[in-house]
Amino acid sequence: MASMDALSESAEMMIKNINQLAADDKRVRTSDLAVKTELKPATVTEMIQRLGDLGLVDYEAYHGVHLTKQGQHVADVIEHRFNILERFLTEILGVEGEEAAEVACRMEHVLTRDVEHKLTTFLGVDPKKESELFCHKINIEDNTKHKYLPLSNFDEGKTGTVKLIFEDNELSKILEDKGIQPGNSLMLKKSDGIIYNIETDEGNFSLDRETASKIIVQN
Amino acid sequence: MASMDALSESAEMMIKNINQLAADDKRVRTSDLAVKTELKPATVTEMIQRLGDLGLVDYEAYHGVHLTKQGQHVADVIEHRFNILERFLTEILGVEGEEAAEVACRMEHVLTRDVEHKLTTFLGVDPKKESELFCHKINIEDNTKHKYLPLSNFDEGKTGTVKLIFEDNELSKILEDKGIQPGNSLMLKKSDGIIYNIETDEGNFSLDRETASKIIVQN
DNA sequence: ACCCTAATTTAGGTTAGCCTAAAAAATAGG
DNA sequence: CCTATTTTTTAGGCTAACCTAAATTAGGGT
Repeated sequence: MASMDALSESAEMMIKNINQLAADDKRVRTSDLAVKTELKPATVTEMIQRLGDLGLVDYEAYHGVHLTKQGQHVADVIEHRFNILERFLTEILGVEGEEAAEVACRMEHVLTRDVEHKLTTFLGVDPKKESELFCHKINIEDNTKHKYLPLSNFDEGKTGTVKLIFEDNELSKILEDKGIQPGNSLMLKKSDGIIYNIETDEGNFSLDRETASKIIVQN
Repeated sequence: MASMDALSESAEMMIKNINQLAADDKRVRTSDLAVKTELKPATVTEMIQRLGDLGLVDYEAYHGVHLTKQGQHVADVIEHRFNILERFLTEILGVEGEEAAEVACRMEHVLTRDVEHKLTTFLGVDPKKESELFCHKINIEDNTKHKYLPLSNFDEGKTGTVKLIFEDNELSKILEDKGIQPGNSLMLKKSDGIIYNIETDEGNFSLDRETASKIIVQN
Protein backbone atom coordinates (compact mmCIF):
# COMPACT_ATOMS: atom_id res chain seq x y z
CA MET A 1 0.00 0.00 0.00
CA ALA A 2 2.31 2.71 -1.13
CA SER A 3 0.78 6.05 -0.36
CA MET A 4 0.27 8.64 -3.04
CA ASP A 5 2.66 11.22 -1.74
CA ALA A 6 6.24 11.28 -2.79
CA LEU A 7 8.74 9.19 -0.94
CA SER A 8 11.28 11.00 1.17
CA GLU A 9 14.80 11.33 -0.08
CA SER A 10 15.93 8.91 2.63
CA ALA A 11 13.43 6.30 1.59
CA GLU A 12 14.37 6.64 -2.06
CA MET A 13 18.04 6.33 -1.22
CA MET A 14 17.39 3.20 0.78
CA ILE A 15 15.53 1.62 -2.10
CA LYS A 16 18.28 2.61 -4.49
CA ASN A 17 20.88 1.02 -2.25
CA ILE A 18 18.89 -2.15 -1.76
CA ASN A 19 18.69 -2.42 -5.52
CA GLN A 20 22.40 -1.89 -5.95
CA LEU A 21 23.28 -4.54 -3.40
CA ALA A 22 20.80 -7.06 -4.71
CA ALA A 23 22.67 -9.88 -6.40
CA ASP A 24 20.56 -12.45 -8.22
CA ASP A 25 17.44 -12.03 -6.20
CA LYS A 26 19.17 -12.70 -2.89
CA ARG A 27 17.88 -10.84 0.09
CA VAL A 28 20.01 -7.87 1.10
CA ARG A 29 21.41 -7.86 4.63
CA THR A 30 20.89 -5.05 7.10
CA SER A 31 24.58 -4.71 7.86
CA ASP A 32 25.50 -4.34 4.19
CA LEU A 33 22.90 -1.62 3.82
CA ALA A 34 24.25 0.07 6.92
CA VAL A 35 27.72 0.20 5.40
CA LYS A 36 26.48 1.41 2.03
CA THR A 37 24.15 4.08 3.37
CA GLU A 38 26.50 5.10 6.18
CA LEU A 39 23.72 4.71 8.67
CA LYS A 40 23.63 2.61 11.82
CA PRO A 41 22.11 -0.86 11.52
CA ALA A 42 19.30 0.06 13.87
CA THR A 43 18.38 2.93 11.59
CA VAL A 44 18.38 0.65 8.58
CA THR A 45 16.08 -1.78 10.32
CA GLU A 46 13.68 0.99 11.15
CA MET A 47 13.67 2.29 7.59
CA ILE A 48 13.14 -1.04 5.91
CA GLN A 49 10.30 -1.76 8.27
CA ARG A 50 8.67 1.42 7.10
CA LEU A 51 9.32 0.51 3.48
CA GLY A 52 7.80 -2.87 4.20
CA ASP A 53 4.65 -1.21 5.46
CA LEU A 54 4.51 0.74 2.23
CA GLY A 55 4.77 -2.45 0.22
CA LEU A 56 8.01 -1.43 -1.43
CA VAL A 57 10.15 -4.16 0.06
CA ASP A 58 9.56 -7.64 1.27
CA TYR A 59 11.07 -7.65 4.74
CA GLU A 60 11.43 -10.58 7.06
CA ALA A 61 13.00 -9.95 10.44
CA TYR A 62 16.56 -11.26 10.68
CA HIS A 63 16.48 -12.33 7.04
CA GLY A 64 17.03 -9.19 5.04
CA VAL A 65 14.94 -7.47 2.39
CA HIS A 66 14.32 -7.57 -1.28
CA LEU A 67 12.42 -5.19 -3.48
CA THR A 68 8.84 -5.87 -4.44
CA LYS A 69 7.70 -5.13 -7.98
CA GLN A 70 6.69 -1.69 -6.81
CA GLY A 71 9.99 -1.11 -5.07
CA GLN A 72 11.88 -2.25 -8.13
CA HIS A 73 10.01 0.28 -10.18
CA VAL A 74 10.95 3.06 -7.81
CA ALA A 75 14.57 1.92 -7.95
CA ASP A 76 14.56 1.91 -11.74
CA VAL A 77 13.14 5.42 -11.90
CA ILE A 78 15.67 6.76 -9.42
CA GLU A 79 18.54 5.05 -11.16
CA HIS A 80 17.51 6.39 -14.52
CA ARG A 81 17.17 9.88 -13.14
CA PHE A 82 20.56 9.64 -11.56
CA ASN A 83 22.13 8.52 -14.81
CA ILE A 84 20.69 11.25 -16.97
CA LEU A 85 21.48 13.90 -14.38
CA GLU A 86 25.02 12.69 -14.07
CA ARG A 87 25.42 12.67 -17.84
CA PHE A 88 23.98 16.15 -18.07
CA LEU A 89 26.30 17.45 -15.38
CA THR A 90 29.46 15.88 -16.80
CA GLU A 91 28.85 15.97 -20.53
CA ILE A 92 26.98 19.21 -20.87
CA LEU A 93 28.13 21.31 -17.96
CA GLY A 94 31.55 19.76 -17.54
CA VAL A 95 31.21 19.14 -13.81
CA GLU A 96 33.88 16.82 -12.43
CA GLY A 97 33.00 13.20 -11.78
CA GLU A 98 32.78 13.08 -8.02
CA GLU A 99 30.86 16.31 -7.68
CA ALA A 100 28.57 15.42 -10.56
CA ALA A 101 27.67 12.18 -8.83
CA GLU A 102 26.94 13.91 -5.56
CA VAL A 103 24.79 16.60 -7.08
CA ALA A 104 22.98 14.13 -9.33
CA CYS A 105 22.31 12.03 -6.26
CA ARG A 106 20.57 14.92 -4.56
CA MET A 107 18.76 16.12 -7.67
CA GLU A 108 17.39 12.70 -8.60
CA HIS A 109 14.78 13.03 -5.87
CA VAL A 110 13.24 16.24 -7.08
CA LEU A 111 12.76 15.58 -10.80
CA THR A 112 9.29 15.15 -12.19
CA ARG A 113 8.54 12.61 -14.87
CA ASP A 114 8.14 15.34 -17.40
CA VAL A 115 11.48 16.94 -16.64
CA GLU A 116 13.09 13.51 -16.64
CA HIS A 117 11.72 12.79 -20.11
CA LYS A 118 12.70 16.14 -21.48
CA LEU A 119 16.19 15.86 -20.13
CA THR A 120 16.49 12.38 -21.60
CA THR A 121 15.44 13.68 -24.99
CA PHE A 122 17.81 16.57 -24.65
CA LEU A 123 20.70 14.21 -24.05
CA GLY A 124 19.87 12.59 -27.31
CA VAL A 125 18.85 9.18 -26.10
CA ASP A 126 17.06 7.28 -28.79
CA PRO A 127 13.49 7.08 -27.49
CA LYS A 128 13.39 3.44 -28.55
CA LYS A 129 16.40 2.73 -26.42
CA GLU A 130 14.97 4.55 -23.50
CA SER A 131 12.76 1.72 -22.38
CA GLU A 132 15.75 -0.60 -22.25
CA LEU A 133 17.72 1.97 -20.46
CA PHE A 134 14.90 2.56 -18.13
CA CYS A 135 14.22 -1.00 -17.30
CA HIS A 136 17.56 -2.19 -16.19
CA LYS A 137 21.02 -1.49 -15.02
CA ILE A 138 22.25 1.26 -17.20
CA ASN A 139 25.91 1.43 -17.92
CA ILE A 140 27.30 4.80 -18.70
CA GLU A 141 30.23 3.35 -20.59
CA ASP A 142 30.12 5.81 -23.43
CA ASN A 143 32.15 8.47 -21.73
CA THR A 144 33.65 9.73 -24.95
CA LYS A 145 33.45 13.25 -23.64
CA HIS A 146 31.03 14.75 -26.09
CA LYS A 147 31.14 18.43 -25.55
CA TYR A 148 27.83 20.16 -25.71
CA LEU A 149 28.00 23.89 -25.55
CA PRO A 150 25.84 26.86 -26.26
CA LEU A 151 27.10 28.44 -29.43
CA SER A 152 27.91 31.51 -27.36
CA ASN A 153 30.68 29.53 -25.67
CA PHE A 154 31.94 27.80 -28.77
CA ASP A 155 35.48 28.28 -30.08
CA GLU A 156 36.13 30.36 -33.16
CA GLY A 157 36.93 28.35 -36.24
CA LYS A 158 35.36 25.17 -34.93
CA THR A 159 32.69 23.17 -36.64
CA GLY A 160 29.99 21.47 -34.66
CA THR A 161 26.65 19.80 -34.91
CA VAL A 162 23.52 21.55 -33.79
CA LYS A 163 21.97 19.47 -31.03
CA LEU A 164 19.12 21.65 -30.02
CA ILE A 165 17.64 25.05 -30.46
CA PHE A 166 16.04 26.13 -27.28
CA GLU A 167 12.30 25.88 -27.05
CA ASP A 168 11.04 28.84 -28.98
CA ASN A 169 8.85 28.22 -31.93
CA GLU A 170 9.37 31.51 -33.67
CA LEU A 171 13.10 31.27 -33.66
CA SER A 172 13.23 27.55 -34.32
CA LYS A 173 11.08 27.85 -37.40
CA ILE A 174 13.11 30.66 -38.83
CA LEU A 175 16.34 28.80 -38.30
CA GLU A 176 14.86 25.61 -39.69
CA ASP A 177 13.91 27.35 -42.92
CA LYS A 178 17.54 28.25 -43.32
CA GLY A 179 18.68 24.72 -42.67
CA ILE A 180 19.81 25.36 -39.14
CA GLN A 181 18.31 22.60 -37.11
CA PRO A 182 19.34 19.74 -34.89
CA GLY A 183 21.54 17.36 -36.82
CA ASN A 184 23.01 19.91 -39.20
CA SER A 185 26.51 21.19 -38.81
CA LEU A 186 27.69 24.72 -38.56
CA MET A 187 30.95 26.61 -38.13
CA LEU A 188 31.58 29.55 -35.89
CA LYS A 189 33.66 31.78 -38.12
CA LYS A 190 34.25 34.64 -35.82
CA SER A 191 32.99 36.13 -32.63
CA ASP A 192 33.79 38.99 -30.33
CA GLY A 193 31.40 37.80 -27.67
CA ILE A 194 28.75 40.19 -28.91
CA ILE A 195 28.20 39.21 -32.50
CA TYR A 196 28.55 35.65 -33.73
CA ASN A 197 29.35 34.99 -37.40
CA ILE A 198 28.26 31.55 -38.52
CA GLU A 199 28.65 29.51 -41.66
CA THR A 200 26.26 26.72 -42.52
CA ASP A 201 25.37 24.69 -45.60
CA GLU A 202 22.86 27.36 -46.50
CA GLY A 203 25.09 30.38 -46.14
CA ASN A 204 26.36 32.81 -43.58
CA PHE A 205 24.69 34.78 -40.87
CA SER A 206 25.28 36.78 -37.74
CA LEU A 207 23.48 36.61 -34.50
CA ASP A 208 23.61 38.15 -31.08
CA ARG A 209 24.86 36.65 -27.87
CA GLU A 210 21.45 35.88 -26.48
CA THR A 211 20.42 33.94 -29.52
CA ALA A 212 23.77 32.17 -29.73
CA SER A 213 23.37 31.05 -26.16
CA LYS A 214 20.20 29.24 -27.12
CA ILE A 215 21.74 27.10 -29.82
CA ILE A 216 23.35 24.03 -28.38
CA VAL A 217 26.22 22.62 -30.39
CA GLN A 218 28.22 19.44 -30.05
CA ASN A 219 31.81 19.55 -31.27
CA MET B 1 27.06 32.18 14.04
CA ALA B 2 25.78 30.29 11.08
CA SER B 3 27.07 26.76 11.28
CA MET B 4 29.12 25.24 8.52
CA ASP B 5 26.65 22.63 7.40
CA ALA B 6 24.10 23.34 4.78
CA LEU B 7 20.81 24.88 5.72
CA SER B 8 17.75 22.71 5.41
CA GLU B 9 15.42 23.20 2.52
CA SER B 10 12.82 24.59 4.93
CA ALA B 11 15.24 27.12 6.33
CA GLU B 12 16.32 28.21 2.87
CA MET B 13 12.72 28.58 1.79
CA MET B 14 11.94 30.70 4.82
CA ILE B 15 14.87 33.01 4.07
CA LYS B 16 13.83 33.24 0.44
CA ASN B 17 10.30 34.18 1.45
CA ILE B 18 11.43 36.73 3.99
CA ASN B 19 13.48 38.31 1.24
CA GLN B 20 10.58 38.37 -1.16
CA LEU B 21 8.27 40.00 1.35
CA ALA B 22 10.81 42.56 2.50
CA ALA B 23 9.78 45.96 1.24
CA ASP B 24 12.26 48.76 1.79
CA ASP B 25 13.97 47.34 4.82
CA LYS B 26 10.75 46.97 6.78
CA ARG B 27 10.48 44.03 9.12
CA VAL B 28 8.45 41.15 7.76
CA ARG B 29 5.48 40.01 9.81
CA THR B 30 4.95 36.46 10.98
CA SER B 31 1.45 36.27 9.60
CA ASP B 32 2.55 37.34 6.12
CA LEU B 33 5.22 34.68 6.15
CA ALA B 34 2.66 32.15 7.30
CA VAL B 35 0.48 32.94 4.30
CA LYS B 36 3.36 32.90 1.84
CA THR B 37 4.94 29.68 3.11
CA GLU B 38 1.61 27.98 3.76
CA LEU B 39 2.69 27.16 7.28
CA LYS B 40 0.95 27.96 10.55
CA PRO B 41 2.07 31.14 12.32
CA ALA B 42 3.40 29.13 15.24
CA THR B 43 5.63 27.19 12.89
CA VAL B 44 6.93 30.37 11.35
CA THR B 45 7.77 31.76 14.77
CA GLU B 46 9.69 28.64 15.64
CA MET B 47 11.63 28.73 12.36
CA ILE B 48 12.59 32.37 12.50
CA GLN B 49 13.76 31.90 16.07
CA ARG B 50 16.09 29.20 14.84
CA LEU B 51 17.25 31.40 11.99
CA GLY B 52 17.85 34.13 14.53
CA ASP B 53 20.08 31.81 16.53
CA LEU B 54 22.02 31.14 13.35
CA GLY B 55 22.50 34.85 12.81
CA LEU B 56 20.66 34.81 9.51
CA VAL B 57 17.80 37.05 10.57
CA ASP B 58 17.34 39.79 13.07
CA TYR B 59 14.31 38.70 15.03
CA GLU B 60 12.54 40.62 17.73
CA ALA B 61 9.56 38.97 19.37
CA TYR B 62 6.25 40.46 18.26
CA HIS B 63 8.04 42.75 15.81
CA GLY B 64 8.90 40.61 12.83
CA VAL B 65 12.19 39.78 11.17
CA HIS B 66 14.55 41.13 8.65
CA LEU B 67 17.54 39.50 7.02
CA THR B 68 21.03 40.10 8.32
CA LYS B 69 23.86 40.56 5.87
CA GLN B 70 24.48 36.84 6.04
CA GLY B 71 20.83 36.04 5.55
CA GLN B 72 20.65 38.39 2.60
CA HIS B 73 23.55 36.58 1.02
CA VAL B 74 21.80 33.25 1.39
CA ALA B 75 18.66 34.74 -0.15
CA ASP B 76 20.61 36.11 -3.09
CA VAL B 77 22.26 32.78 -3.76
CA ILE B 78 18.97 30.90 -3.60
CA GLU B 79 17.22 33.40 -5.81
CA HIS B 80 19.97 33.28 -8.40
CA ARG B 81 19.91 29.49 -8.39
CA PHE B 82 16.18 29.51 -8.83
CA ASN B 83 16.42 31.88 -11.76
CA ILE B 84 19.02 29.95 -13.69
CA LEU B 85 17.31 26.66 -13.01
CA GLU B 86 13.99 28.02 -14.15
CA ARG B 87 15.58 29.42 -17.28
CA PHE B 88 17.28 26.14 -18.00
CA LEU B 89 14.07 24.20 -17.55
CA THR B 90 11.93 26.49 -19.69
CA GLU B 91 14.35 27.69 -22.33
CA ILE B 92 16.47 24.61 -22.83
CA LEU B 93 14.22 21.74 -21.89
CA GLY B 94 10.93 23.38 -22.75
CA VAL B 95 9.26 22.60 -19.45
CA GLU B 96 6.02 24.52 -18.93
CA GLY B 97 6.06 27.55 -16.67
CA GLU B 98 4.33 26.29 -13.57
CA GLU B 99 6.11 22.98 -13.48
CA ALA B 100 9.44 24.61 -14.22
CA ALA B 101 9.00 26.91 -11.26
CA GLU B 102 8.12 24.04 -8.95
CA VAL B 103 11.02 21.87 -9.98
CA ALA B 104 13.45 24.79 -9.91
CA CYS B 105 12.23 25.56 -6.42
CA ARG B 106 13.15 22.09 -5.24
CA MET B 107 16.40 21.91 -7.17
CA GLU B 108 17.69 25.27 -5.96
CA HIS B 109 18.54 23.72 -2.61
CA VAL B 110 20.82 21.02 -3.93
CA LEU B 111 23.06 22.91 -6.34
CA THR B 112 26.70 23.45 -5.49
CA ARG B 113 28.43 26.68 -6.28
CA ASP B 114 30.37 25.03 -9.03
CA VAL B 115 27.30 23.62 -10.73
CA GLU B 116 25.56 26.95 -10.33
CA HIS B 117 28.42 28.73 -12.07
CA LYS B 118 28.65 26.20 -14.85
CA LEU B 119 24.95 26.34 -15.48
CA THR B 120 25.08 30.12 -15.53
CA THR B 121 27.84 30.03 -18.11
CA PHE B 122 25.96 27.43 -20.10
CA LEU B 123 22.96 29.71 -20.28
CA GLY B 124 25.18 32.33 -21.81
CA VAL B 125 24.89 35.01 -19.19
CA ASP B 126 27.47 37.68 -19.73
CA PRO B 127 29.91 37.13 -16.87
CA LYS B 128 30.07 40.88 -16.32
CA LYS B 129 26.36 41.04 -15.87
CA GLU B 130 26.33 38.09 -13.59
CA SER B 131 27.52 39.94 -10.54
CA GLU B 132 24.72 42.46 -10.92
CA LEU B 133 22.26 39.71 -11.45
CA PHE B 134 23.63 37.87 -8.53
CA CYS B 135 23.67 40.72 -6.13
CA HIS B 136 20.13 41.90 -6.27
CA LYS B 137 16.56 41.36 -7.15
CA ILE B 138 16.54 39.84 -10.54
CA ASN B 139 13.39 40.51 -12.38
CA ILE B 140 12.21 37.90 -14.76
CA GLU B 141 9.54 40.21 -15.97
CA ASP B 142 10.31 39.67 -19.60
CA ASN B 143 7.99 36.73 -20.07
CA THR B 144 6.27 38.56 -22.86
CA LYS B 145 6.58 35.76 -25.38
CA HIS B 146 9.36 37.07 -27.54
CA LYS B 147 8.33 37.11 -31.15
CA TYR B 148 10.98 36.53 -33.72
CA LEU B 149 10.12 37.75 -37.17
CA PRO B 150 11.88 38.65 -40.36
CA LEU B 151 11.78 42.40 -40.70
CA SER B 152 9.76 41.87 -43.85
CA ASN B 153 6.87 40.67 -41.74
CA PHE B 154 7.22 43.22 -38.99
CA ASP B 155 4.45 45.66 -38.10
CA GLU B 156 4.69 49.29 -39.09
CA GLY B 157 5.50 51.64 -36.27
CA LYS B 158 6.97 48.94 -34.05
CA THR B 159 10.40 48.91 -32.53
CA GLY B 160 12.37 45.71 -32.17
CA THR B 161 15.80 44.29 -31.54
CA VAL B 162 17.86 42.76 -34.31
CA LYS B 163 18.50 39.16 -33.38
CA LEU B 164 20.27 37.80 -36.42
CA ILE B 165 21.09 38.52 -40.00
CA PHE B 166 21.31 35.88 -42.71
CA GLU B 167 24.11 36.08 -45.20
CA ASP B 168 27.27 37.43 -43.91
CA ASN B 169 30.07 39.72 -45.02
CA GLU B 170 28.76 41.85 -47.86
CA LEU B 171 25.33 42.42 -46.47
CA SER B 172 26.29 42.43 -42.83
CA LYS B 173 28.92 45.07 -43.32
CA ILE B 174 26.61 47.30 -45.25
CA LEU B 175 23.94 46.96 -42.60
CA GLU B 176 26.41 47.47 -39.83
CA ASP B 177 27.21 50.92 -41.16
CA LYS B 178 23.54 51.68 -40.89
CA GLY B 179 23.42 50.61 -37.27
CA ILE B 180 21.74 47.34 -38.12
CA GLN B 181 23.43 44.50 -36.33
CA PRO B 182 22.50 41.88 -33.82
CA GLY B 183 21.75 43.47 -30.49
CA ASN B 184 20.77 46.88 -31.82
CA SER B 185 17.23 48.11 -31.96
CA LEU B 186 15.38 49.49 -34.92
CA MET B 187 11.98 50.81 -35.81
CA LEU B 188 10.01 50.00 -38.91
CA LYS B 189 8.54 53.38 -39.82
CA LYS B 190 6.67 52.46 -42.95
CA SER B 191 6.43 49.74 -45.48
CA ASP B 192 4.40 48.93 -48.55
CA GLY B 193 5.74 45.42 -48.80
CA ILE B 194 8.34 46.44 -51.34
CA ILE B 195 10.34 49.11 -49.63
CA TYR B 196 10.98 49.16 -45.92
CA ASN B 197 11.71 52.46 -44.19
CA ILE B 198 13.49 52.02 -40.93
CA GLU B 199 14.99 54.14 -38.24
CA THR B 200 18.09 53.18 -36.26
CA ASP B 201 20.56 54.92 -34.01
CA GLU B 202 22.46 55.87 -37.15
CA GLY B 203 19.55 57.46 -38.96
CA ASN B 204 16.87 56.53 -41.44
CA PHE B 205 17.24 54.02 -44.26
CA SER B 206 15.31 52.11 -46.85
CA LEU B 207 15.70 48.43 -47.55
CA ASP B 208 14.26 46.17 -50.20
CA ARG B 209 12.09 43.23 -49.37
CA GLU B 210 14.78 40.64 -49.95
CA THR B 211 17.13 42.33 -47.54
CA ALA B 212 14.40 42.89 -44.99
CA SER B 213 13.58 39.20 -45.06
CA LYS B 214 17.11 38.39 -43.95
CA ILE B 215 16.96 40.47 -40.82
CA ILE B 216 15.33 38.71 -37.89
CA VAL B 217 13.85 41.01 -35.31
CA GLN B 218 12.45 40.37 -31.89
CA ASN B 219 9.67 42.66 -30.73
C1' DA C 1 -6.08 55.49 29.84
C1' DC C 2 -8.40 51.20 28.98
C1' DC C 3 -10.36 47.55 26.68
C1' DC C 4 -10.91 44.60 22.79
C1' DT C 5 -9.34 42.28 18.99
C1' DA C 6 -5.99 40.60 16.10
C1' DA C 7 -1.36 39.07 15.88
C1' DT C 8 2.03 36.49 18.02
C1' DT C 9 4.21 33.45 20.99
C1' DT C 10 4.37 29.55 24.17
C1' DA C 11 3.21 24.98 25.47
C1' DG C 12 2.68 20.61 24.30
C1' DG C 13 1.89 16.90 20.73
C1' DT C 14 3.30 14.10 16.42
C1' DT C 15 6.31 11.90 12.94
C1' DA C 16 10.51 10.85 10.32
C1' DG C 17 14.99 10.10 10.73
C1' DC C 18 18.74 9.70 13.03
C1' DC C 19 21.44 7.87 17.40
C1' DT C 20 23.29 4.47 21.50
C1' DA C 21 22.90 0.64 24.39
C1' DA C 22 20.82 -3.50 25.55
C1' DA C 23 18.35 -7.64 24.26
C1' DA C 24 17.49 -11.35 21.14
C1' DA C 25 18.24 -14.28 17.26
C1' DA C 26 21.14 -16.53 13.87
C1' DT C 27 25.30 -18.81 12.81
C1' DA C 28 29.72 -20.97 13.10
C1' DG C 29 33.05 -23.92 15.47
C1' DG C 30 34.17 -27.42 18.18
C1' DC D 1 24.11 -29.81 19.81
C1' DC D 2 25.74 -26.37 22.51
C1' DT D 3 28.13 -22.14 23.15
C1' DA D 4 30.57 -18.00 21.58
C1' DT D 5 30.40 -14.53 18.37
C1' DT D 6 28.19 -11.82 15.13
C1' DT D 7 24.06 -9.86 13.34
C1' DT D 8 19.85 -7.86 14.00
C1' DT D 9 16.24 -5.97 16.48
C1' DT D 10 14.08 -3.50 20.29
C1' DA D 11 13.94 0.14 23.56
C1' DG D 12 14.55 4.59 24.54
C1' DG D 13 16.34 9.42 23.30
C1' DC D 14 17.08 13.45 20.39
C1' DT D 15 16.04 17.20 16.84
C1' DA D 16 13.68 19.52 13.03
C1' DA D 17 9.56 20.45 11.28
C1' DC D 18 5.21 20.42 11.37
C1' DC D 19 0.53 20.86 14.12
C1' DT D 20 -3.44 22.76 17.67
C1' DA D 21 -4.86 25.15 21.60
C1' DA D 22 -3.97 28.34 25.11
C1' DA D 23 -1.65 32.41 26.77
C1' DT D 24 0.29 36.77 25.83
C1' DT D 25 1.21 41.19 23.65
C1' DA D 26 0.42 45.16 20.58
C1' DG D 27 -2.23 48.64 18.97
C1' DG D 28 -6.57 50.92 17.60
C1' DG D 29 -10.91 53.02 19.07
C1' DT D 30 -13.61 55.78 22.57
